[in-house]
Amino acid sequence: MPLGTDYVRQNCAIARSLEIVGERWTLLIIRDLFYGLRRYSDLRKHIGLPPAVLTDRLARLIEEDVVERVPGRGAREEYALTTKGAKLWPVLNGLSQWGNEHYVEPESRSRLTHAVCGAQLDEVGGCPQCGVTPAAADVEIQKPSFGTADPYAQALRTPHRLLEPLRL
Amino acid sequence: MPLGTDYVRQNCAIARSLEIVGERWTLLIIRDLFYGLRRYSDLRKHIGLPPAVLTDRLARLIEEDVVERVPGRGAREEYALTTKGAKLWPVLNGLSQWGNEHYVEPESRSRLTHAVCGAQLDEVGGCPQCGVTPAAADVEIQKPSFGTADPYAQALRTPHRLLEPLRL
DNA sequence: TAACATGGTTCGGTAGTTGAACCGGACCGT
DNA sequence: ACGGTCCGGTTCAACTACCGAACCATGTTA
Repeated sequence: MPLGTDYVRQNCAIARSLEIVGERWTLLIIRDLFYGLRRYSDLRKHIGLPPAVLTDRLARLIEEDVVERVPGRGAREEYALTTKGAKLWPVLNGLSQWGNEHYVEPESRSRLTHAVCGAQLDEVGGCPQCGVTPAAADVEIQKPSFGTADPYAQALRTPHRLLEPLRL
Repeated sequence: MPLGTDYVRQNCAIARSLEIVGERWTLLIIRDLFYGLRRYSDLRKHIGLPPAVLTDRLARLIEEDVVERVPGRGAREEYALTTKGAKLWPVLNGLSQWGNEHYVEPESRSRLTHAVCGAQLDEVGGCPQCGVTPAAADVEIQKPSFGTADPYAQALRTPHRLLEPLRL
């Protein structure tokens, strides 16, 4: 648990959040859970982190009620975001927008649409047509990817609702 | 530089962003720059991190054009967010909202208002009155704090425009 | 001119991360 | 029923980053 609980951090909401999700790898795990990955091995292969770290991070997130274990296919357990965890969507969207704008060529940027009306979301995740900011569960993502053999990237080439389990 | 540039991270905007701002302390530094802190010693005292780490993080952020050195009072250099850095505001706001909702008592939560019209911003940083999402420079913050001697916390008790230098 | 603040650098000890190896149980094909 | 493979981890040594304290040159203030 590298992020110590100093007195300084006590009264700042940002610092409190970072104590939970600010460790290395944690936000990438949460990103993948938004994308619909749910199994330990899928997270491990997609993110490419040491298994001990994945185990540690998942335990911490479960302890903080950001992630929960849910029954999956064939009596196998899976990991999913809780409602509390799903509320981190604006953070992930913000990082995605910023990274897209400054580090990703336009044709490779992911596109987000409002699953209810089909309109494309603006840069802060709002639906210009409905005038609301949809929750993650009502957002559909489509991530272009060229010439990769990565099955996870391939699965996200077709539009996919966030949080919905991603079957490969 | 702990966050390695793996092939996996190449095509994901979130991973790219986290390579820049995902290291320990970095987002707290950026938070303080939004609040108006600008001097090395202020950052150091407020955040409470080892000076070598602060030096390292600032160098990295300058290299990535997130932060720049600007002339301050008395021929002394200060650190400030660039326009690219200021675009990280939705990320910070997202972390702040999530932390407030889950870890901070309502009376201690920071309040954000649209500096142009004075209306209180909604949870995604939009102005319900103007119908726009103001940039950080048009947001005014007011952070309650009770019974602390911390001069930085005290300075933020009165409304203060983000990015504006904070004089103690 | 002495004292102090600033903006760092240096250094040894410690804590977190990494990558590889390993392992029991579940599942699968035959 | 059997062997092989995948799954979900655990263990361990080597490495790297971080921490906290000490130090220091350069202003700045009294």
